[in-house]
Amino acid sequence: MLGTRERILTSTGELFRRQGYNGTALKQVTALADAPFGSLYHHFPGGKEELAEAVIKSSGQAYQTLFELIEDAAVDPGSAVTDFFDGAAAVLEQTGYVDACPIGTVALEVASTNDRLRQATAEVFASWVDTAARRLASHGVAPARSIELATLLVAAVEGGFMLSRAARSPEPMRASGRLLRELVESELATVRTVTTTT
Amino acid sequence: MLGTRERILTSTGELFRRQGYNGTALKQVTALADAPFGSLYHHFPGGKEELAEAVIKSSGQAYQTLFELIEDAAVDPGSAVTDFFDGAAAVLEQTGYVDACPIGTVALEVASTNDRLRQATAEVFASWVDTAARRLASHGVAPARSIELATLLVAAVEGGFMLSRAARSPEPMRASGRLLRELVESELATVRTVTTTT
DNA sequence: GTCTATAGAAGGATAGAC
DNA sequence: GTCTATCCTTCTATAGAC
Repeated sequence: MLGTRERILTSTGELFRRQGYNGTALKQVTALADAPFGSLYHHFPGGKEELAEAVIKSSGQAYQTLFELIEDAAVDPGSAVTDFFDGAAAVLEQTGYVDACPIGTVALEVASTNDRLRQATAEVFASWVDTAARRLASHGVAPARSIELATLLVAAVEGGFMLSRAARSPEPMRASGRLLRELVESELATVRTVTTTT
Repeated sequence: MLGTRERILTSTGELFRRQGYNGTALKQVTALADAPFGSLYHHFPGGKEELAEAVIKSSGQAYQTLFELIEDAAVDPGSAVTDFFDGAAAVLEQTGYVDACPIGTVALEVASTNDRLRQATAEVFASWVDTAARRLASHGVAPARSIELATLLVAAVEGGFMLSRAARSPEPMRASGRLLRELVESELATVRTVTTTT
């Protein structure tokens, strides 16, 4: 049995994924976490905002770990891309298009309304981009170019979640992954060519 | 002076862009539209849901028109891509990262909570993808391939809005546009090569 | 048909018993 | 420090005056 604080965090993350920040009531959170309502304010004295910040940071970290695991398991960066996009598409299908990114919806909701939470989402995105960019750079892609590619990868994942959930189809997510794999592979081919030529 | 119904529609769209569906109160809408509260229910008897559906459809149409104008003005499909992404980035900068896509936030919020609105957003996205795909197809890209590319373009725009608003920087949107321009241009180069060769 | 006042429900937050 | 009962605000929606 996990601690109450942990259960509140994971329950909030789950609800944020499907309903967003404003759509999630704290009573719903404690009900799902099977915790008394008061314990939420015991563990998060700052209320909904503090809870949300903690959820953004912890689930941002969780996704980053997941991404690293997939990348480590893949034979090359190109297949890591499709592994990740296809994996996200499969999860969407299996969960009735409910189980998406816990950051995305919240990020759009708070971007112009809550600067503390906006900054928390920005740090998560930056960390994801940084992780992906380092991987690309380790395969010889120039640093600035790696950041551009990594940014597009993260943006396309988030957009893929949006389109796939709206259409209730895995295709937008999968199609994005296929094309971005091509882009990454042609980039790596360029690197190899340049390296060989030089 | 526009009609009351029109003012309510545009005000709601404006608020949806920066606050989303759940974050926008109907009193806020009527205040911004300078309309008495009751007139909202006169023009939209179905309340918030009916209003939201109308906003999704009308602003979806408006964005499609904007996209077509940019495409018509561009010298080639590649520059149309960067024109669009750079234009979106410029609007974000000029408006303090407030004036983004009126559909995106709402789409994520309602995807698992309101099937009528989910379907409305899905139709808008499908219509955007269809428009972009037709343009690509008219330049010789195979139909299925055109749909894939168009899907990625729309997904990347939405993801670009998300990352740029979170970071309060135009770079994610611009970087995505630069890379996708390359992708589109290399696709068109392939088409020309194949056409020439055949 | 335009507008105000209010109903009824749900939200976040807190006080205080144990 | 765990939990319940309640406060106050805000939301959507409606009733009804004009």
